[in-house]
Amino acid sequence: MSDKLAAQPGMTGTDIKDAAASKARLRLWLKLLKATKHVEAELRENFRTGFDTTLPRFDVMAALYRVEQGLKMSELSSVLRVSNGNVTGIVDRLVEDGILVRIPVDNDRRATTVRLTKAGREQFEAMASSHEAWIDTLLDGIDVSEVQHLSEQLECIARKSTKGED
Amino acid sequence: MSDKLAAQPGMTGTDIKDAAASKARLRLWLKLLKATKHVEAELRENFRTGFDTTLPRFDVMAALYRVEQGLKMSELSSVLRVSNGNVTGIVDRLVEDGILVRIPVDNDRRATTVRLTKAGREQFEAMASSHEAWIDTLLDGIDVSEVQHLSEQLECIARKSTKGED
DNA sequence: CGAATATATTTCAAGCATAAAATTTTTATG
DNA sequence: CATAAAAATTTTATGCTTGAAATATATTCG
Repeated sequence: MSDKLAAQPGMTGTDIKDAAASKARLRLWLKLLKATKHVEAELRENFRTGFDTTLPRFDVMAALYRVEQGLKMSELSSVLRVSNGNVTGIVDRLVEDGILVRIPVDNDRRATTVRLTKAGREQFEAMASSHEAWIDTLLDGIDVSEVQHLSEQLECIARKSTKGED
Repeated sequence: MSDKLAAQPGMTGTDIKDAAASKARLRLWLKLLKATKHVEAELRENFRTGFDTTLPRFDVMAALYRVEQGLKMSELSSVLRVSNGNVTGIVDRLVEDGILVRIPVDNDRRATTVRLTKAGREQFEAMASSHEAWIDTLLDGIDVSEVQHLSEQLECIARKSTKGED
């Protein structure tokens, strides 16, 4: 195992400390991943059994609920941070189900705006209420007083990159 | 919007406090999700460009690296917490690539053990080293002194359920 | 104007993920 | 022993996800 970060015979005290920190971060990442996957799995199951829908569909609806006039496909994929092609498929299915409508954009025949229908807005409101309650249950082991601090740590993770700067 | 948790005219002081806590937890969840997705996206990109492989493949290899004699398919899906059918597909491809071998289990012709090949172990070691370094970079905004505390909070999230007990 | 370039979106191929049904083999029990 | 029940795995259907190629429309600038 040629691990550059594991403690090695020739390492200085600082190196060894860094290796330990590296292992600690790795364990932390695995726990972060485990916690997130767990919550996602619970949500997916609840959306499926309770509303016969999926998390990605809910995410699209949530993004559009906040912007009554709708969003262009590219804005939607940018807000949700998923690929354009992915959004196309999810939106296709939501349109089929009468939850979304596609509206042509004036002066640009390349673009389309997507908007929730009335039925879509109503369905979202029902789901959002349950969603908030599920999250409340799942995260209720977290001290509310901790939330601010925890949030800051997570914010800073979300900004790091493995390539250059930041 | 019939939100049971939002502050309502008729609510008591306690109800209003709970509604605020609920909103805070929802925001925290969104940040947790954002941070996790961000790290996953960086890792996926790095695995793709650096090793022409994927995170799920790495996860399977990591699970098998720890157990030299290999794991049964059901053990693998249980350790990784993914469905049986999913593991079948990923293992199929890893076997095609010479990274894994399937070994029949004595006295039970239903089961198969899956094990890393020598080439598989070597490839894993190279990738694991990079993986640890990537995580180290991505999480280096986190105080090592915080890690323990943060870990505990995450552990407790990972144990909650939306249905009964706990 | 007209060719090159840029932008918005969709299509495509491959892989990941689940739940449910099907298959094969083992174990239990009448 | 025979048949029912359980267990291990694979198969199937459906949907999410990406990155890359394709399509269509807009914009730029020589």
